[in-house]
Amino acid sequence: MQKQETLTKNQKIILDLIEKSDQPLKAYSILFDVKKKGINAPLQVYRALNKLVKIGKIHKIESRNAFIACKNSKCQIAKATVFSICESCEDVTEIHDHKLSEHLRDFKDNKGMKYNKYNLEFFGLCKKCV
Amino acid sequence: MQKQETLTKNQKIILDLIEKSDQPLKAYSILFDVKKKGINAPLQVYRALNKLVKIGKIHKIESRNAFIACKNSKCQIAKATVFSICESCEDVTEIHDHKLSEHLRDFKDNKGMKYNKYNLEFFGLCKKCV
DNA sequence: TTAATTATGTTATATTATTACACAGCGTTA
DNA sequence: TAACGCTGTGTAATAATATAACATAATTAA
Repeated sequence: MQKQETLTKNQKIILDLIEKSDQPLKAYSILFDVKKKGINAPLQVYRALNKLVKIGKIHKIESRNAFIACKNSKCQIAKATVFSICESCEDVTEIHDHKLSEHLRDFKDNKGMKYNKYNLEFFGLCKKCV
Repeated sequence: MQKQETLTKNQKIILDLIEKSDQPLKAYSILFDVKKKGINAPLQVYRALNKLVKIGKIHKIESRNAFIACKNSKCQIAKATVFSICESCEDVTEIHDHKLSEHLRDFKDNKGMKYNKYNLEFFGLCKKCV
């Protein structure tokens, strides 16, 4: 049984904001939005973001430097993320594909490296933008 | 037959430097190193990097904001990259695994999105660091 | 040989992220 | 209960990453 994390005030404020958006948010846009709630400095935002990433509540879209909520309630997948990104409208969707996950989880390279995490980003054009 | 790109002076200088390193280099460390060759400004470095990424001579390691040379002479894989990253020593290796590439190339999500590119980063501990 | 495209050099600035310091709250444990 | 470790807070300063805007030159295509 995984310990249920209790979030602090700052962490809750920032998680709420990210969960309300279905698209990734950037750190400084988050900062702008939470100033009215008393969060004034970048570091306060980054600290909360780092924690939320760590516990799997949000994911970082590395190629965009932005953060999106994890829709998977179980959050075991914090360490195994797959996203699709539209290069035109920048729409980002988290992908859960059992077969793909299995394939990635089971992947072994020829160097004997032990993987505990991966991040996969697919790029293309979404239906609307084709 | 793919057109063989002719690189400009700046592009060559920067590609040379990156190819001499077997590990990813960061933009400002590149800038520092090429100052003696007359490249003085970040933008000159970023412009060359962007071009080299575009033509597949180098890849960006998104989670590290760093650039590594593509070892694959054919460079068709600029748009389909897989890396392993050691979270302890930060060693980065490009992975070419036929089965994995096939799987990723053929991946279809359930939203009808057309992918033309992907980037996969595996994280863990390399043999030395385990 | 004009026009379009791509690259250059430079200055300034925007964006993303961390260091450093002082201190507060909480649970453990001795 | 006092000392300790751990995690979080608030603030200021600054580091690291990346792009905008402008003028100009070189290269390629029509």
